[in-house]
Amino acid sequence: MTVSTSDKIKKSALQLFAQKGYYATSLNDVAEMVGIKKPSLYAHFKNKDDLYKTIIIELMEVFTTSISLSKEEFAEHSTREQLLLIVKKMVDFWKDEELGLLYKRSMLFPEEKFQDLIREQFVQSEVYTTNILEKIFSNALKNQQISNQPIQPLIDAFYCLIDGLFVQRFFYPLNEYEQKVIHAFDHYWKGIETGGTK
Amino acid sequence: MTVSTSDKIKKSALQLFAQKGYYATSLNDVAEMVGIKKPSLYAHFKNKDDLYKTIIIELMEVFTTSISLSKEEFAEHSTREQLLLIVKKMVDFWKDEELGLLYKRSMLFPEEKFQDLIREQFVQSEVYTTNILEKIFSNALKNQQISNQPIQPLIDAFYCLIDGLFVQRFFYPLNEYEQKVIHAFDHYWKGIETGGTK
DNA sequence: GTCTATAAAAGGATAGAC
DNA sequence: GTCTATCCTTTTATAGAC
Repeated sequence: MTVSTSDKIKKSALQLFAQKGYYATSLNDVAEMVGIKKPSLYAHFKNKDDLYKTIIIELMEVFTTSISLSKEEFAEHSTREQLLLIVKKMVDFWKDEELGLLYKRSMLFPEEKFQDLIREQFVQSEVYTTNILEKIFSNALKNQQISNQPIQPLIDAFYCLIDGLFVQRFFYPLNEYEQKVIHAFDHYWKGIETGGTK
Repeated sequence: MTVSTSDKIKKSALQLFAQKGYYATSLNDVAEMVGIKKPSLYAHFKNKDDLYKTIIIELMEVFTTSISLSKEEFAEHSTREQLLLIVKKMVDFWKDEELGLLYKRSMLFPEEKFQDLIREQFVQSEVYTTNILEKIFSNALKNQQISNQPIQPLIDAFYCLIDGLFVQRFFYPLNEYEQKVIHAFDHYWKGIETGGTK
């Protein structure tokens, strides 16, 4: 099965944009990595912006599908396990040196001219995630897996946990990082249990 | 009291580097913001790299002094309050649209050619912070303000809290953000209390 | 210290042959 | 689709007058 040049370009560009950023990546870099000359790129993409936008949109699609829980994963796991599963799926995504890195970079420091596009993509993905969390917590309350308490603070704290782990992936080598994830999630779960009866 | 041109340059450049990043900021932008012509910059800085490095180093000094606790702040507050104080000092720093933004940008996505410099600055600052935290927690244990438990997980979870808030400052307007900080810190503190007797 | 003028290099983009 | 050649613009940086 052969890979189209267009796909090769996207793959190379993704890697470079992730590692160096939009402005530090030249089309020459991209072409060189693919093994073609710069003008050939224009047979596949209208211009640099077009290439970047295409990559960002595909990236967000991959992210959203990556963190979804299947029906079985819902049914067969406790509340704690469901939450841990989501954390792990996100962490796995960020562990990807290319996808995860570009995701982080574009979410946190969108280039001025792509801000609208990226903001739009982000809001979509957050709505999606919040729905999942609300479902998990309201189920947990109904089944008395967690004590009676408002769920908004739990969601807020969950996002804070996620965002913290998101940043820490930068600073620690993978093996240390796995440990941090466990510590932080355990601590988060303790905070939920403290709400009342476990 | 007059402000030197050199200081004006640093201030303008700081703002632009923070908002747009190193490569997206041209020396023309900087000069224009200061109100001089581009070649005049070279009377004050060797080149663009030199300007950037100077700014980064000064930035880290400001950060470290900004988050320090005074002797009084140590003596007069409970463990919970000491931790909350540190959180608030850091959050205040990140709330600064210029200093905080450049701090975040350079820590998370250092430009390739400044990676060593930035890494070095970061490690220094982390050592400093970890010392403070160890002091707080070991004091808390000694005075039985918190139950007997290993402190490393508490420090890990604290950094995760901090890093999470660090990211969230991007996504939420200030008034919402203040609320997130409270929720997240309360949740963190609950996790400590769960360790045993409060 | 600040300016004008200019060099030197790099980047995005197009024309046109194959 | 890919190439060479070329254009246009921007950017960093220096020379030299004031």
